[in-house]
Amino acid sequence: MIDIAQLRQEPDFVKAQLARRGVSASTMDEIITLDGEHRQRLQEAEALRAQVKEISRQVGEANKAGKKDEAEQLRLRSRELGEQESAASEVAAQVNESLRSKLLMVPNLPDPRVPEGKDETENVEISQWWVGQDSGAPFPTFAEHQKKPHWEVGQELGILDLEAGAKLAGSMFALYRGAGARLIRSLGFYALNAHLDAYEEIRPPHFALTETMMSTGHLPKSEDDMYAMERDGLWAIPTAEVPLTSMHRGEILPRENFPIRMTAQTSCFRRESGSAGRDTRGVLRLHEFDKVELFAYCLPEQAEESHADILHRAESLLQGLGLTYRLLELCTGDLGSASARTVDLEVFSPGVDRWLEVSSVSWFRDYQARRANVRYRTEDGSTAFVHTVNGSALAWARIWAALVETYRQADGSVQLPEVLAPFMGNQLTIRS
RNA sequence: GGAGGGGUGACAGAGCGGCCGAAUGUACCGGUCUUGAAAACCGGCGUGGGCUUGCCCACCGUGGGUUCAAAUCCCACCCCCUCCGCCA
Repeated sequence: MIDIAQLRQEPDFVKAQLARRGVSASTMDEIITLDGEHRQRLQEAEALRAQVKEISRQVGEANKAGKKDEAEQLRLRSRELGEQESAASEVAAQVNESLRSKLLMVPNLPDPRVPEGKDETENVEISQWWVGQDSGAPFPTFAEHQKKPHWEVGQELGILDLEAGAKLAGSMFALYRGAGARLIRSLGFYALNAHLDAYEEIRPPHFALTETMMSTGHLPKSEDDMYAMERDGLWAIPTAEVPLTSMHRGEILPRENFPIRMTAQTSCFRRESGSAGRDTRGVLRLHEFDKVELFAYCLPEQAEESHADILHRAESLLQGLGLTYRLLELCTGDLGSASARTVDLEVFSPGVDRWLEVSSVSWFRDYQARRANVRYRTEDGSTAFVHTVNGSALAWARIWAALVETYRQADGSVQLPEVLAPFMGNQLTIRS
């Protein structure tokens, strides 16, 4: 949530920043008007309530002094005011409700570094990496045998059974088997191990309360993309970001605790309602996939470093796997609504001949912390909202696809990179 | 799922219709004392909101209700503990 106090103090600045991401000035004006009305109504209601309280106190005193008549008279007066008060409160609550629902839909202010752009086609490439790049090797060329899409490689080798996935749960659900299943398990193990020097491993619930989903900004805005279990009032998490961001919801944490860094691998559930028909083959877009997430609560002055650390770790994993990738600075049109700045990592996968998004490393400033009410104690003893940063490291289904495509050999087998040897039981060759 | 007990400030723990936003203790911060520290003593010490910055309002698990007045009474729900049942 944006800071309403900032909106009051510098409405033009806030409007200008939000205009960059397509929020109209009139939307913000509506909010400003509602805020003014809310405060006015609140004052009216509170003034009445103060009177009720004062008279009630006098009723008590009169009763104590045995002044029955006076007490009775005051009682009636207070009752009357009380009725006015509840009417006024009702109005204030209604105004507050519409203010709040509008405010929850307002996206975060983009960082100045975020480039202008209408959609993902206007993201700005920051860098590329490939094996041998630092010793002058050119961008890799891929052989014919690497140009088979992973769903074909997977079927050939018997390590991916999409028909079985569809049979069990419908389209866009994958079933990995044999070495394919072991591979995806190994990837999670590989990543979690790599982060344990600085990140506490968490195994959170995969379901979350509505309140939890609100904190990250997934609700109410993206409701259609979430799986709901209405009967129990629960939502399936679309990313570990959701539970991790709410771990300390409503708490005030001591300054010296920061940064608080956590990592978790979870299944991620997404309805993909807006992308029906896209990427229907293979494992590039699934309703359920595994992902390791890196997350930090930090002080504002630590945010830059925390963001860089997550980015660096995601890159290290990709370099360890020997995959070709690039970094993109997301433009205003592609930035997630809660984010102030996001850098995406995309892996090049030769079989599908595409760059695949495998991580988004985002800095939310205090937008999520304000929703989740996570604060720290400042040096002068007051409180302030923390910053949150997070990023995937990494999304395994797409990595799985990139690996089997990139490392497919001329004889049709797949030769996995060395770093996975400890997790694959030294079985780095997958053949049918 | 059944029976019983309980959710109050950082923590422990009183209060069970009327100066209670809340006793007391611990912790914490400041001061006195001390060569220094400890102890002792004195003072301070929740969060959020509104505006006429001094005041007002809200918050005692959550949401309703009763009342002139609710932390306190009533109802529903949630969570925790103990026992029983069931289960991986």
